[in-house]
Amino acid sequence: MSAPSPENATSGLPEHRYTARLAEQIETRWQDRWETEGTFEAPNPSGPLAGPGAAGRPKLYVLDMFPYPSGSGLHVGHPLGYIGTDVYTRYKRMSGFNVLYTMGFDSFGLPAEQYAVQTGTHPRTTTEANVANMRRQLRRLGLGHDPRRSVSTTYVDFYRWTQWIFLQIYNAFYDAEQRRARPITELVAEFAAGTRPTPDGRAWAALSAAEQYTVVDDHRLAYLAEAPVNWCPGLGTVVANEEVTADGRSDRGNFPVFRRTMRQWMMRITAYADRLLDDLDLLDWSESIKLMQRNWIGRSRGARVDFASPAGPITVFTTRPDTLFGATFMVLAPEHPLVDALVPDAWPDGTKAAWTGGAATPADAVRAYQRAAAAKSNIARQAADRDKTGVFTGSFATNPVNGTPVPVFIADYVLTDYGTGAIMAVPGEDQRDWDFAAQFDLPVVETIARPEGWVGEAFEGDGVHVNSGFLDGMGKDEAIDAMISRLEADGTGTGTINYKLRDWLFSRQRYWGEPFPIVYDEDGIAHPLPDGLLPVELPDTDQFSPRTFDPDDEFSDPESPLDRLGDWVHVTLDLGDGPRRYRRDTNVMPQWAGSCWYELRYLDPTNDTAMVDRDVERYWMGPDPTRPGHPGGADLYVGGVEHAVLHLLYARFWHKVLYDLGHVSSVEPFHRLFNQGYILAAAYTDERGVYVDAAAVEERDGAYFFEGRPVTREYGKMGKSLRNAVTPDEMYDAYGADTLRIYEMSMGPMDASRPWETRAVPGAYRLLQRIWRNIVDEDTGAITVVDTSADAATRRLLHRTIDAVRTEFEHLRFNTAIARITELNNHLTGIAAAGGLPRAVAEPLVLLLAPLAPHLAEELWARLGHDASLAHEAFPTADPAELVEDEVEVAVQVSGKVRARITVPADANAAALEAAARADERIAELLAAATVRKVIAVPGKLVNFVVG
RNA sequence: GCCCGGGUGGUGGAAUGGCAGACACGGGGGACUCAAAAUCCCUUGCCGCAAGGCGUGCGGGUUCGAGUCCCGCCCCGGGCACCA
Repeated sequence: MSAPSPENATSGLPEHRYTARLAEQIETRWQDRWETEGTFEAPNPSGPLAGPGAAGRPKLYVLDMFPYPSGSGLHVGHPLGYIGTDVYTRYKRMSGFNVLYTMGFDSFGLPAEQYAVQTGTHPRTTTEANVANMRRQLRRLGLGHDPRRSVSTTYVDFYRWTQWIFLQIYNAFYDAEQRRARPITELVAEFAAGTRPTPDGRAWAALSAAEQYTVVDDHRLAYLAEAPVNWCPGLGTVVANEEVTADGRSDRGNFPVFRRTMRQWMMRITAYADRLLDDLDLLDWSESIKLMQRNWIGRSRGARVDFASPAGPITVFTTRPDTLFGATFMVLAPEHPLVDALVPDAWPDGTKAAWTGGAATPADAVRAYQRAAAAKSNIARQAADRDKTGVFTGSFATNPVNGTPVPVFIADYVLTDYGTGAIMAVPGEDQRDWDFAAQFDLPVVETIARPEGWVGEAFEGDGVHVNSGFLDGMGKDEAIDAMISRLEADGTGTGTINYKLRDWLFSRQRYWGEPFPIVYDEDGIAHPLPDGLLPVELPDTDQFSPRTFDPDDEFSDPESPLDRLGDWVHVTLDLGDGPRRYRRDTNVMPQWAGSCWYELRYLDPTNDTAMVDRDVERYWMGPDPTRPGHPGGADLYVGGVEHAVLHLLYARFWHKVLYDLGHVSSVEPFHRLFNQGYILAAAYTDERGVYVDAAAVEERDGAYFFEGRPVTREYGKMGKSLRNAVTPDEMYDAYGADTLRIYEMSMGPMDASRPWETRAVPGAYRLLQRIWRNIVDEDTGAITVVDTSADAATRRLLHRTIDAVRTEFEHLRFNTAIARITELNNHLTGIAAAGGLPRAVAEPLVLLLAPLAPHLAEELWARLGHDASLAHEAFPTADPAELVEDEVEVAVQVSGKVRARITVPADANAAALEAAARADERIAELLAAATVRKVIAVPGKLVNFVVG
């Protein structure tokens, strides 16, 4: 048992008071013991991590979102979700579940690389130090992780499998008919056997090797393509859309960003758009997150329509084929491939001056406009409420339903990578087209009758069709169907479905990421490396920066750090046709890669023959056969809403590919998702608007001062930039980890954001001190429990509390669970002071507390005479007999206002209730002076006399 | 602009259509102490001496009864945003 706290001995406090120092001793001692005894190791059903206890009890897989090991360490906002999952898993473990709960690190990524560029410190050094620090901070918090399962994406034995999965995706194609991915070898076999026609109808054998290669490549789920990217010469890399600011500059460094096409790795996530959308219905996620994913995928039904033109048919996508009679012009994205072919030598006669952009020839006008568009980022181009710009190509196309010639423009309000990159413009029924038409003096044909009193411009609603030939008189939906039928009959269009979701740009020209397991031969043909040549280890270097360029040099080309490592890049390999020279792919994968599958590696982290053993995966994540339609996946996934779209969509996509290829049994990776709130904190700005150290701000009479000068308060996410971070280390030092845990859990419901208030932490501290004091003598350290039985009222309160706490834990409502435990303990304080707590009350109290404040609970449990950890002790169960109340207090209302409270037998019926209410002196008085029109008596609730 | 959340004491929050404000922070008062800290007790939505009245963003409605359900506003937070 513990020695008296040395601090207590010199401070005049009772020697065995629960102070921060004593808490620290207790906490670190139990953390050591949990680790030594392997308390939280969860057995697998088979394999190296097998152990007794996997069979014969239910399993539970609880997951926190994969953290990035930040250099500045944790602040108290980070562990909010971790504490929640720890409480929940401890509760479920005590309820008999085999619980898998661990944490690894998403440790590739930009900050360590940027730090390396600035200081020359290898990212591995920085990353490992950060991981070590984060492990220390988390261990000190007492999280019940299985330490054997902690992984890190930067470890070779992890990213070996990231590369392996990449190859699975690369070597697969999407069979649209079967709606699933299949091995690419099966595609080749079908082409060869003639059961699947080649794109141009020739026999497979008639195609050259290069042609075969191209055909196959066009089907791969991971493929190289010329893709529009955000090229940032100042940083030497392409950046993601979300890394570009609204004014078209890089988030980091504030360099210009250019739109251009480059050869990049892409993931064909669009092939899975339907399943990613439809399977949302199988998931226990909040509707708001599902909605965000639905909007992101953006499925819309419409038609593709061909317009004949001098450059051949131009295909447009429209959701409103019913308005085709109102299509008075066409607009192509500036980058559309047919633009060059459309441009004639001279402006046609009668071309309006406004259409030419002031240029002498169409070619000049188009080229100038294309150049201007390229200089704008996607974001800047899409800034709404901008005036419409564009130029006439000089050509006309033909409206297929009425043969009318329509001028073809290019304009940047049409996006290259949505639909077909070309639109039919219907100014009468589309406001954007109306705006363009107004700008360029183009005709407007109204094809839907305006409602009475309509004063707007374009009318985008439903109504009766006019000026629309065979559609006249029809409503919108009917007309859409009729038009699609007509187009399909005429061979000028087809009904189709389109998505906002784009294929995923998967390569980065950086250093600190997973290398691609791809090499190129002398002809530039890509070859996947066989499994035997994995891993492709990230080579060492001291040059971490990509080559950077003049920030304004739009036409420079990226050169990644790996490009410079000639010895690594150029290799001789035998890929089956003898040793040959190859050049390695020098891109690295984006940070998302590791987090797309880490939840699978937790299951079987030491497996060196498979990413995860199939039986092990089926045990932890397989569909529940007792629940029809259950997709499998982790039982609970907790994390911030900021990953609502990208991470959660990418991970679902990878998981589905692995499912299709037979590597996992679950259809979805995360069955239940819970979004925790953030911890906010007050931040203060001085008169210049500069943030000052929030810890040094003083409050006087509702105003705030920093070094004597007034400052302004605001609230924001805790962090370095607002200078308002509070670290768990500070809290461990001042109160101990259990207090921090209780405080964070008591602040409010898990899914709500709430402001941190350091001065409120002692409330949690005092609760733990009072519980301690109710069981331990502060002067002697001896246990004060007695073996007498508890009085009836205490027993009832205890069992009501057990019942309530169980319910609250099940629903992740830890704040109200703590309130109930507090109420119980407040009641027990008098009993403890008057002669000691009955053991029959003290022990359940300790077990109730155990998930929330595990160290303190373990210590009390041990002092109460138990040798084993309580981590696997049965959680208390309420005795139904103790939950039955003899008497209840009900309110008596007169016309809805509470005028009295009466105590009646719990089983009193309505008549008895009314009689008891009428017997109340005050009520009798009030009723004597009025006429009772109606009596509502709800047994157990209230009586309401309606008087009038 | 469109789509989601959410507005309850000085503060964080609690309330299957049935006693609004559990629990905690902060405040006030008291006990103990030479004093302070710690601890314990009482008190604390607002107005009012009291009786009582008023109170869940605002305005209406349904109901015996509304924080909770319905309609219309206002404000705050988030997502998407020229997606044809």
